[in-house]
Amino acid sequence: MEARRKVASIRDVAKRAGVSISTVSRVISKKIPVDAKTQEKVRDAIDELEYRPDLIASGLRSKSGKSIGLLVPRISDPFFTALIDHVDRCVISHGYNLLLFNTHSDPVFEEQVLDNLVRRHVDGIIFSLVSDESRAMELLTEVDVPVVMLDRVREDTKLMQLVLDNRKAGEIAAEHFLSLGHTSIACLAGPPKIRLCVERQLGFSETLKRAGHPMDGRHAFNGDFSFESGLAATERVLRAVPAVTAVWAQNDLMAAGLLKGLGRAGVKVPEQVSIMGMDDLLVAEIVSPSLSTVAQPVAEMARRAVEMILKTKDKMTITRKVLLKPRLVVRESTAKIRKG
Amino acid sequence: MEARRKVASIRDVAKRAGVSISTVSRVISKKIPVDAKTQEKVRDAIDELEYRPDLIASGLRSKSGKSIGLLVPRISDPFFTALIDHVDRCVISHGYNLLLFNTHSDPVFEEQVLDNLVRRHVDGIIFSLVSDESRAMELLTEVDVPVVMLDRVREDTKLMQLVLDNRKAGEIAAEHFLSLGHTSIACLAGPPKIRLCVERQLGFSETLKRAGHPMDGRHAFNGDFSFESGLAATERVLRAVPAVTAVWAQNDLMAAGLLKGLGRAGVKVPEQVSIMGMDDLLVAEIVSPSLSTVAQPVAEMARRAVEMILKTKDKMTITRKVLLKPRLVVRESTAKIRKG
DNA sequence: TTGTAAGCGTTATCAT
DNA sequence: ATGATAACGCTTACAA
Repeated sequence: MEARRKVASIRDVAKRAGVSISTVSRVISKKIPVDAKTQEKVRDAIDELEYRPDLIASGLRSKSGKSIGLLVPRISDPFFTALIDHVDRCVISHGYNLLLFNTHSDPVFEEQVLDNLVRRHVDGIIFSLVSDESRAMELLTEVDVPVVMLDRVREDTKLMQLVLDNRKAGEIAAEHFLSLGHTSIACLAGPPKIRLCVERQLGFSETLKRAGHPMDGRHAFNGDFSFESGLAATERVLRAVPAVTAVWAQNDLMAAGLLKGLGRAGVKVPEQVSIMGMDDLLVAEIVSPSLSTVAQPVAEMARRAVEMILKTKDKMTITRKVLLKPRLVVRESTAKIRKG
Repeated sequence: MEARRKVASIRDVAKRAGVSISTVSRVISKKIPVDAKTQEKVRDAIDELEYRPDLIASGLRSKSGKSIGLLVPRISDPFFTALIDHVDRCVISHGYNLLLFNTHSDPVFEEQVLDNLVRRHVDGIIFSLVSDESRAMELLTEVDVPVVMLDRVREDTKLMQLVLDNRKAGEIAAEHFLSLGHTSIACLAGPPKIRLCVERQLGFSETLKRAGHPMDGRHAFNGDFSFESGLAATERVLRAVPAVTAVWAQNDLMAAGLLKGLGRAGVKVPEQVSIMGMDDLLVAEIVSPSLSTVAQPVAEMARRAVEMILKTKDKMTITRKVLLKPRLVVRESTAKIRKG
């Protein structure tokens, strides 16, 4: 039962080292020169007392808690999981900490969380909107914190934006199918409330139309980006097969659901139907057949988001909007169409 | 270009409402009775000024920032992803915030992060050790913060522990195979540096031995819990087949890798080899055939961890150690052995 | 280079 | 029930 001695404060260190507290502060922050001998005395005192600066107190005074907040609609969505992982890496490598929040796709909660972050004086906020109807950004335009909207954004704002060229993603998917000879093609889109789904859809359908193979309106399906919704869509997709020979799901998880459903129904992929996903996450490699997909540069997305925050903070440059490019990844789930 | 008026402080509210700052504080905290009329005045002032209490300042004085820290070795490991998701839910529902950290399986980094958390005055720490060699807990025993060690723990500590009965998990897997008539059985374990892998292994092999079908030492493989390591293990597993008719992987991700590898090699699961995983995460349902597995109660784990933290803080009870039970989930990847 | 002292925006402790 | 005032532990002018 050892005594739990009270943790040392900067005052204790100053006393022990025989200097003032400001000197101790200077030694720690390294911003202002301090005599070598004095430094040594202070460091010794710090070691002896096992002193660790209180980050809350420091944050109160300096108005920077060295932390960045990240908000995502659903932690368990593999795209956001990957994003979290990468953002975490970057944030840490710059000496900041990550505050993670799940908005659970709830606009009300989203606002609460943002409010909370602001009141915690985070040095920056990176977030993906719940839906196009979110008014969350309005809370943020009046606040003096760098904010980067990511992935799911709204155009009508002054906040910084970092988005994929979703229209291009649709084009890439369509072109891949066309190049394989498919002409009757369906799409399993995400919730139309989320603007990027519409963008992807448009890029996809317009490319098909230009090629002379417009989508049949009956072959536009909807899911909610979950595995289950992909699985549930199988039934509708089956009614369209074999007229339809190719389906693009707007994320890998739904594509995986579709794959599973088709497998159960005894439909061969890619022999009878070609399936394509989007995101290029681990799940695309795990399933059998592995998924051809449209890759998003998640790592780059994360890196740039953090950089945008930090640059704004240091009043370097302020980037308004960055558009990232998707990329085609061909695996096993797509193949040349077979007649008959 | 609208003026960005300085955010209101508690002082401004007090002045506007014509009361003292302590009264404002009382109205907000609701801990101490305040006259109804006064309350109204204060609330009005708060609304008019759009006042929001500064959480940092409040935290400094009260020594509670209303946040809980969570440390995991790898965010992108689906088990930890699920854990994060559930812990987040619980933490939020109790009015706390989540600080998430990835230790990247690095003991040095692990210590830094823990130190950081303590200095941020988090109200509790939930964490899973990097390895049995971590000395991280030593930093924490001297500190006055509730700590729950989860999943990967060390016994030699006074910190609270919340673990699965990993031995039992091994037994369950072995019994399932035995009940299907398998007698030559292999195991793809996680890193032996992580104690729970050894526990699982022991429960598994001892059960087989008791049944008169001891494991052949050559049939104990190792991976690192990643999909890739499962895939990489295929080669070694193939050399053991067809003598070996069943393999238990110590997590679903490695099992998925194995499934993928065997599929490529043209080996049928479960017709030629039965495969079993552990965790029971989404990945077990996504792959084909879907994985029979030993389920961990992740949600319960998360809930209890948060409860243990909160109860300790409120000086209610202090639970030393909680042991959770694994559960068998049968899907498609295991089947009765076929002679010939 | 170093010390003194004034905050940062709360909550907690006394009085009243 | 309310108010004045002292912390909380640090950073940061401003002096010396």
